[in-house]
Amino acid sequence: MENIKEQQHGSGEDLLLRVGLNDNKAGMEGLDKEKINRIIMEATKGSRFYGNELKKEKQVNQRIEKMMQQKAQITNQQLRKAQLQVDRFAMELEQSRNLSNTMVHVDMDAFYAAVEMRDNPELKDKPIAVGSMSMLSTSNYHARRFGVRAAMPGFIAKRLCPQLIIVPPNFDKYRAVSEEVKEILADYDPDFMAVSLDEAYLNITKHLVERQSWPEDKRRYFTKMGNPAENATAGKEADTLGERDRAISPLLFEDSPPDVPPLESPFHGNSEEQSGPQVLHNPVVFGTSAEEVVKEIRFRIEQKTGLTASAGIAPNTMLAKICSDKNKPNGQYQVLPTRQAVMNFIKDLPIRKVSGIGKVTEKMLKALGVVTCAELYQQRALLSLLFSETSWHYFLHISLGLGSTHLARDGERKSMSVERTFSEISQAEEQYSLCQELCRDLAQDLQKEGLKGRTITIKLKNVDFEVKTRACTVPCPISTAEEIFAVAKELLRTEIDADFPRPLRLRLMGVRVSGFPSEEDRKQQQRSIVGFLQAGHQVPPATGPAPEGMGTDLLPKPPETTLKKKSFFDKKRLERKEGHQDALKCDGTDEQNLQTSHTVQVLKRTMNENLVSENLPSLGTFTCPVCCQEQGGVSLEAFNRHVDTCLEAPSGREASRVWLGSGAAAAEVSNKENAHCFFSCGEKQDDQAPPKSAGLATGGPVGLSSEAQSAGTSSPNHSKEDHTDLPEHSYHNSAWEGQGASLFGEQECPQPDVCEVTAGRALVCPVCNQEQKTPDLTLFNVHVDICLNKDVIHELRNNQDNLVPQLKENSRSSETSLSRVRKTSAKTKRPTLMKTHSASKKAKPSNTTQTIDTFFK
DNA sequence: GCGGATCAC
DNA sequence: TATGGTGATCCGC
Repeated sequence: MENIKEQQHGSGEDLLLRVGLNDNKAGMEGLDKEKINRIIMEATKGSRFYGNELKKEKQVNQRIEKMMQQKAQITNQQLRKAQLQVDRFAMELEQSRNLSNTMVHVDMDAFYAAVEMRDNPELKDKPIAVGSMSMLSTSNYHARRFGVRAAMPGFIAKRLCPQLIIVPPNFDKYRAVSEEVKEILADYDPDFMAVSLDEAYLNITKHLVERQSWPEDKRRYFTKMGNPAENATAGKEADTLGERDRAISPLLFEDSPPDVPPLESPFHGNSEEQSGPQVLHNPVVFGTSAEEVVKEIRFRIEQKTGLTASAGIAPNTMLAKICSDKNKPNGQYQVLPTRQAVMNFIKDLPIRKVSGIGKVTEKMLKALGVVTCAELYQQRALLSLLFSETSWHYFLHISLGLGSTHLARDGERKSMSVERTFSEISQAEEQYSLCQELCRDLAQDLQKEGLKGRTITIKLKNVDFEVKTRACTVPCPISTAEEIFAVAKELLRTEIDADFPRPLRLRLMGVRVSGFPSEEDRKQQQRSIVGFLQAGHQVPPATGPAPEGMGTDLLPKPPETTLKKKSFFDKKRLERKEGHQDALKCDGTDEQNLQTSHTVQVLKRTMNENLVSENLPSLGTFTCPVCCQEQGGVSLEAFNRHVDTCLEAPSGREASRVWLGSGAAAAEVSNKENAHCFFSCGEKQDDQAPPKSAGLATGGPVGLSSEAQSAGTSSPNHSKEDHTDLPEHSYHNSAWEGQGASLFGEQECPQPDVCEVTAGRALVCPVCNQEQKTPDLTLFNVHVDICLNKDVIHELRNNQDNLVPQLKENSRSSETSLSRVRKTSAKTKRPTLMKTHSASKKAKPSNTTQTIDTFFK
């Protein structure tokens, strides 16, 4: 998407300074900067959003203050020493400078808005934006003159420009157009890298070489005249901007014309559109230089889609990206591949233009007197003392005009998440219900890509825009809605409990899954399973596929161990209370942990031994631990495939429900021990260890081209839809473990109630005795949870001394954990910077002592 | 591993 | 009335 860096409004002074970079020429339509800023401030001031912006700004200022204090303590000697070290590194970077690649950054102009204008002629010549009243993704250039920008709420935009037309986004359409563009790009670099729907990097080095020997025919294109109304809409709009004179042609651009525009042989050459009775006119031949290639690309894009693109050409991606912004819209710019050209280009460039330098970094550097890249270079020694190594290495790269010269293949995905903003929700029931909905959506997405992850993170934003995240890592990868919700619910509960009796006043909730097993992890897993089986272990019959009926088999008592020991989340809460996060992990108590480490070692040894035996004849008879059928005369691979299939099948999933640490689902499979060994994560081997479904990762790695979409809509959709797909066990899982267990004592889980619940009749809350209308067990459990909490608080208030001791402790631990959590705030010891670009090579020891102060001369 | 921040789009 | 959603990374614990 187009660079919106300067368009984002910050707060306070920033907000005023940052908005509206419009150079309004006298007499032109639009607003001047002052007016824009005044309107924005009027709409913003006093809002909760603004309050939070101010708060964040204060934090940044504190960070800067600390940095300045540090700076004041730096001695000249330290600085000299740093200078030598930094210059040594700079010298190495300089020596590795690579100018031999031609990188291109292509960026569609006002993409979403341009598509909408193309498809609806009525929108032409009008200020429009794509998005909603809450948030805009893009605006056209007409609207920008009023200060209407991406990432601006629609209602503010409307105040700036009452005529503004806000078009709801249409991502399917944008995706389709994007695909058309990508088809073109692939002709020049089959390995091009799409950054988003409207932005891509290409390495055209190879294409340029091949192109040198291409005949003209291969470089000849025709102007399509078929549907002139829709043609070049965006280009025309660009023309009206008056940024430069493009009167000659909306298609062929600024500077140099194509090499030779011969008019002969109109029947050879290329045409973007194969179908349709279009008349082809104006043959154009593009040259063989990089500039010509990029013109050709942009020409073809416009011919094919009716939309204009801007582009940058440079010896690396960092520069190419900056270049594409230079002559936007509908223009291009090249930095020639010489060191001198690069340094000239960089010299006066504001660092903020560089991808990776955001608002905060800009402000911090500005405090050190660094605004341009040349200044960044001048202060290199100081920066190396004030920032982390990653950061100053990054800075040094920038100030030398260095960047990536190859396009990294998309790596494996590291996380997947859903989040939603809504109007305030403060009722716990609603919050749980929403959480469940998010988990369902997320599970769907995960399963589409065959992913399972171990870490679940919830994100909460309250009505004051304060954001909190809470995470938990479980022993084995999970992916179903039930599994994820079971964890997320507990994380949410901890937060709700912590603030009790005040409600959490939420405006956003999100759920994320990360910690996907790597390729290596999966292989490891596979090996350990094979090894285990080859070691001759047998799996005794399990309960078999889950019955359909409502038999008591489906309602196992919580395993005794669950009640005897603290639940997983109780432990988590305890951790917070005691303030030592590291002591206890997701599995087990201290003693167990000690045992575990021993067990793991034993297990590892066993696995290694088994690995050796992998060469043994591998045909044999195995019993599938999921379906309990004997598989005779099969290879291990075939057997594993069978197990995979069983696990994927609904009944298999049922039988191997994940262990979430609470132990609540553990009783589901009667052959706990063996099942666990089979699916072992290599962490525990005792008989409390649960069965889990993640032992065999069947989903392959997914190379995704993450096409981030700027969502233009906020959907305040927190409807409580059906909640009918949760397993009966969630009853135990949520209501009775934890407080429930202590309420009713260890042995007496209220079985009668459970039976009543699961018999499909009325759900009667065992705490308040009220019949609950919800058909959903999890929601019912949530209700019981809340009732239990009310009970606790009520009793605390009225009858403190008569409380069951354990109960009192529970409620206290919640309180203390909260205050602890709350107190964790900004803890920046030393100004740091995060960067989103691949780290530089580490400095190797070097003997070079030469100085490089002449870089900018 | 967790939580807060920063950044890009 | 009203200030987004997704993914990644870094840093200090």
